[in-house]
Amino acid sequence: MQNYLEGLNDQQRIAVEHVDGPIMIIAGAGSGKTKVLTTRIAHLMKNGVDAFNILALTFTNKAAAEMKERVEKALGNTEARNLYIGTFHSVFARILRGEATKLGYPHNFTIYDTDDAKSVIKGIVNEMNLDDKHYKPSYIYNRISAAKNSLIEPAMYKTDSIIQQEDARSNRPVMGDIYEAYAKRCFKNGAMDFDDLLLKMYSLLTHHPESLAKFQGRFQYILIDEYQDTNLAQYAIIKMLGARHENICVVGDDAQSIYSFRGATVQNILQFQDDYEDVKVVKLEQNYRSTQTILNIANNVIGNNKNQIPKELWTSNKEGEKIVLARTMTDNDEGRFVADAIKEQQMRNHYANKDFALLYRTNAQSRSFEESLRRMNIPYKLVGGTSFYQRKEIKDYLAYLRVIVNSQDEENVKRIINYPARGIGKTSQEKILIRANELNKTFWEVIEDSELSGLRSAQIDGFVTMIKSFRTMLEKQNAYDVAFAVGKHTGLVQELYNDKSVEGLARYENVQELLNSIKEFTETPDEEGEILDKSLGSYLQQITLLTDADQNNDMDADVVKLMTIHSAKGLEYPCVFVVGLEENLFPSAMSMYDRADLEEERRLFYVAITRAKERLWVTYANSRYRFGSLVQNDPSRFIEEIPANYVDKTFTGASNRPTAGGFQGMMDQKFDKMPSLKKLADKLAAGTPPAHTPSPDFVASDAADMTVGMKIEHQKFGFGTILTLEGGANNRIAGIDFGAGHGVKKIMLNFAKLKIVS
DNA sequence: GAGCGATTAATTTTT
DNA sequence: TTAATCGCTC
Repeated sequence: MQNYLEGLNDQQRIAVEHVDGPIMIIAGAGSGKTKVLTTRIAHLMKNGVDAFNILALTFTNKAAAEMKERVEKALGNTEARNLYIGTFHSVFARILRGEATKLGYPHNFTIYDTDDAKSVIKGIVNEMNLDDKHYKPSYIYNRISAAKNSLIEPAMYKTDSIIQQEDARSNRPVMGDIYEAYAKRCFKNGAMDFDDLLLKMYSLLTHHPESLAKFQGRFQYILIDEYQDTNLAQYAIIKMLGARHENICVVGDDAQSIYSFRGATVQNILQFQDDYEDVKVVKLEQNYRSTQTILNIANNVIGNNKNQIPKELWTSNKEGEKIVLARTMTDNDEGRFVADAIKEQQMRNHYANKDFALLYRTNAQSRSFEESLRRMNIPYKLVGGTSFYQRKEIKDYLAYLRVIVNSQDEENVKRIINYPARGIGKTSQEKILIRANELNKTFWEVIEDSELSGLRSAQIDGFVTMIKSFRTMLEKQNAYDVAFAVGKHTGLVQELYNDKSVEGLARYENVQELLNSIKEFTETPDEEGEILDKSLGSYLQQITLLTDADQNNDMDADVVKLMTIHSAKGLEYPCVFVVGLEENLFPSAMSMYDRADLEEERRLFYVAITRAKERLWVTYANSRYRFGSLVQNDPSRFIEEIPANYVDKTFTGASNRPTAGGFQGMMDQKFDKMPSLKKLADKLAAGTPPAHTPSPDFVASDAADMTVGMKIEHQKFGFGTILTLEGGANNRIAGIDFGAGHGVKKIMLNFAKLKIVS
């Protein structure tokens, strides 16, 4: 009867069977978290809770779909379909679609992705006659995003003294005005950005008590996965939604918190016990995924972080193979090494392509691996990166659809009004804009009415008529037919078809694929009892919220996967390559000078390691191409945190062999040692002294031996004298005078590599 | 108003 | 390296 409970360990079972009241599950990597969540939902339903009353928030839509499927299997019926389950963003988008008019938005509101948002910001910066070199759209976007994720609206932003000080210090005094204008513009456009989906959800619940009551009543049981990666807005919303029943179940692992750049704060999970009375706490500490070797390495690495909830992750799995640590000369060699290793493993241990994953810190690193895999005829798939929906041709096409659904959206109207070219150029558009601002009307309203615009133009009238005719079609025909007609009548498809270049062909195929996806969307049959919203508006809202992991529905295809570590969250593979373990890259150059940032990088490394079930490779290159020229990097500090007894070392490339090494090797070496004149000139111009070349016999000395007054050598800063020493055993910080070039620097002794000279 | 070539700026991570 | 922007010409 209750056989779905079988196969759970004691802790998992406790987590599943605790039905009422708040519960926090601290789930270590690979500890069967998904299993607990799905079994818990099944258990709730088995005990009389209606699926309609359960809200589950996951990290990807794919995870949500999987969860539904597993609950269905556990229960043997189709009730799970009625679960409210998805990512924060997609669930709230769905709710807001129903409630939008209460907030003054059209129910068909457009969702802006990051690019759309930045382009709106750029327009505002230009209108305000500000320098967009200083007021960079990406900077402004991040700042606004951070504000929204902390539930700070423009009015509050402009009066908060700390924020104002920050903006004054960075010399961006009108930042608040830009935020205000941006929020206004989005509203006028009938558009929400990603962060608005949270912010507006919050204001719906705060300002509309009847909505609050409705959803509090509806969501009697709330489950949240990856709770360590929630931000303040998400926290506040959950707190409100759950206040009536307090049946909140959060699952997370502070050691895997890797989204602080998005406003996520581990505080949410650390404080959960203070937020509610009688919180049940369960720790899942048995790892079912990895070998002992891999787990030991992971534990050792994460042990270097100071801030964490104490836990002991253990496994009864076998010891497994040593991991391979490989150094190569260049990033291209790294690519070759990985491809070779994959081929070798396939021959020797009969692994399939899909058993391998390649994890890197930044998307830009994929190139060398793609090349080498292609050369070896190993099929692979990139997960994430520039996504399908960010491509120009797709955005253009979607812009038409968005305008048909919501013509308030000035951003998208401007995108298509002259694409394909129909003789409505920059000057006409500017005239329309000025007119719109004068009359306080939207861009569309002005072009719709030639009396208003004062611009009698056959081209503009033609454009308006065309869009209107599509809108009429929408009333009688399905989303696919309308989309198809758009491609035909605008000449979009024809234009791409005529382009016979390789890229042109790819673009044409992409558009075909888009049409296919719309067709699939319209044709998915309604399941019993479930009325799906098949409108074009609903389609458009969905696709903007697809996560990277969602976009490959053929994740199970037999191919090697390439992705960032962030995208790999929650996934597991028998064989994992973690590549590019170099200072400035991993840890990223942006994160090295702040303890909290550095610890997040380490957690990221921890996440990467714990994706591996059986075999793990960690690789790094001596030098790699960046912006077209070869740059040298030191091995990552994280490499030293891997205990040597679990490691097989491999070196490839000529530089290891003492003398011979072939012509190429010598060239590489020379190239490494001699920075080009241009680079040297750039450095001098930037006021940075040229990098110090470490002595040939450079060996890092034990930090414990260092005392004030000692002469030391640093790999980058050169020779210096220790002036001060502070901090305890694990956190000793030395003040070191490096002389004219670098001056006095604070160096953390447990990270820096210093050689004692005298 | 459109199209071409030349300059230059950019790389964390994502909903 | 590549993508985006600028400025010039037709």
